Amino acid sequence: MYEKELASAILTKTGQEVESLFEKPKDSKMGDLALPCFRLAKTMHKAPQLIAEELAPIINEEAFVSNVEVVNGYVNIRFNREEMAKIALTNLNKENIAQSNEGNGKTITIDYSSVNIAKPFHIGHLSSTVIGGALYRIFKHLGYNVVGVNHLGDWGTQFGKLIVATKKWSSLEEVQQNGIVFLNGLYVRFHQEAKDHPEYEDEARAEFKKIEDGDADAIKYYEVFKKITLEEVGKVYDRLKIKFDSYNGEAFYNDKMEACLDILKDKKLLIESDGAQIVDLSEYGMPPCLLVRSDGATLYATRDIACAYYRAKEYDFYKNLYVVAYQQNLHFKQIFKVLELMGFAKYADCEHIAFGMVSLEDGAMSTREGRVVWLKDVLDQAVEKARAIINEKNPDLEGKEKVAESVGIGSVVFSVLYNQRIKDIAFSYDKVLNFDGETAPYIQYAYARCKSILRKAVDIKLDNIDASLITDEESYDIVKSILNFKDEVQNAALAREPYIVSRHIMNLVGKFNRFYIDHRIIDQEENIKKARLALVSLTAKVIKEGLTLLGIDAPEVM
RNA sequence: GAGUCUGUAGCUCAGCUGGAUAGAGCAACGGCCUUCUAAGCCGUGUGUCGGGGGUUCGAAUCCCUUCAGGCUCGCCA
Repeated sequence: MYEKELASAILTKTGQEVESLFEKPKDSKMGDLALPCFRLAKTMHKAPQLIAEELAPIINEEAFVSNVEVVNGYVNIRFNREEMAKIALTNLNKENIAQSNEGNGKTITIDYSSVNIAKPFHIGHLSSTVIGGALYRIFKHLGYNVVGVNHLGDWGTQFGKLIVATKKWSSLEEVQQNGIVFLNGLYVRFHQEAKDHPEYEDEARAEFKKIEDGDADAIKYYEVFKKITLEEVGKVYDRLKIKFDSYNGEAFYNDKMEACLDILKDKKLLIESDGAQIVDLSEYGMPPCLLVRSDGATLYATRDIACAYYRAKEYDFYKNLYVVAYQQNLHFKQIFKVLELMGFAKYADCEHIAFGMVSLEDGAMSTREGRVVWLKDVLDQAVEKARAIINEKNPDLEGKEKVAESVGIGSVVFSVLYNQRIKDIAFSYDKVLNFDGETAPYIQYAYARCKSILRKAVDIKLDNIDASLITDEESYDIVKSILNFKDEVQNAALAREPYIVSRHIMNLVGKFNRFYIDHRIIDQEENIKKARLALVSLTAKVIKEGLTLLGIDAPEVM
């Protein structure tokens, strides 16, 4: 905060361009902001300490600076706490603190979650879903027009396998009755039995061919599989507060690939190799991008290229983001390069938002082998744990069930959004079900505390607040955190990293808890009470806004 | 083999567009509930920032190299 103002003050007074020194504001241990003078010293051929001594008085003149200190070539700047508190207090009547219109209505498409039809939600799907959901809300908060796309995996030979399995060992009626986990069981069984009966694979291919050819019976199976999947998965999305604006999946692009292939042919980019059609990318240090199989079938990459064209035309996107695991790094590098070669104008606005893998503690997951952890089970267990804690600590709590749901699910979601996307996750129930320390319940608990205090003082009007009463260490720490919130949300958007928001709220909550322990609030003299209540109110506001961006509930009580 | 990502405390991770004494949480041990919610707060840390070079007044951060692990590398998605 205020780095730019300081830089321009220095510039006007000395003609020294120092803005670059403020690009990365550092919390100083000896003040609020540290200005290192080493780089400046170099360009001016002077000792850092001397530069610092020259700059100090200029900085000190600024109204929002309370004092400066020169140590070892640094100017340590202390801001005027009352001034800062006043600025923070102006947020009291705002609906949201970090909301802005910097996006100016520009459209961002985000491709996330992208579940496969006929496969239940397992924890491997959680990252894309939750990271995508958070980015969706963050961009929306910043004034972008966001289009969330669930690029359904609704095409491919797995449908043939499912039809074969259903016909052999079950029936469409039974599948409809028992739902998706049952259906997945059939899928697993197919892979087991196909080991001894390789002919099943041929039958599966034949069944899928029927779907492609529009065979009514095969389509009936296909539609049922799709319907029960979306129903089941929709329940999970509701619990996770995830929404989509489009469910255009792979099947949607079936009739849109030909045009792209024509462009490639026109540009002489598509060449034949071993019977397949490829785009040679050796010039760019990449293996070729295969677009048409030797049997004439199209591939994943073909669909993704058609998809980029479609999104550009349909949405005129400013950015087109794909929240997909890092296993597909090369795939996206390839298709973005092919798009560029094709002359697709917005190739540079397509971005792969990669994230790490989820594995089990004893190795990788495998849907085919049935080695999976279903997301529903994880959510249920987390909610159950929350319920147990409530029954133990606050058995008379009203709306227990709803609070348990918020806390349990919030905890699972937060565990994904607390670290950088790229980190792998070794799933463990112990970790996800830990509600102490850096977790969602820790934040939610602080929020409930804030609300509890505010409820006890509903009759107090928060106006004419004396900002000088919230300048003690603990209060001022909170003030700074509130003032930085907006920047951090912007940083999160820029880096496409929700964890930046998570960490910031976590940080604020730590400060609030210290404040709460050290200072009494409602049994204080009127003016102190008002000032502290205002601070509590602002803290609650930031926590709520932050959690909302992450897709986590903030219960009023717990 | 090539490309790419990751490597920071016992564990999980921040810090990485170079800056002062490298920080949290978990686990462990010890304190704090007659006052606003103890899902909380306070205290206790001998860390080769994987190793080695280099650039720099200054490197966890940048460059090179090396080691370990993950992922990917034409007819799956």
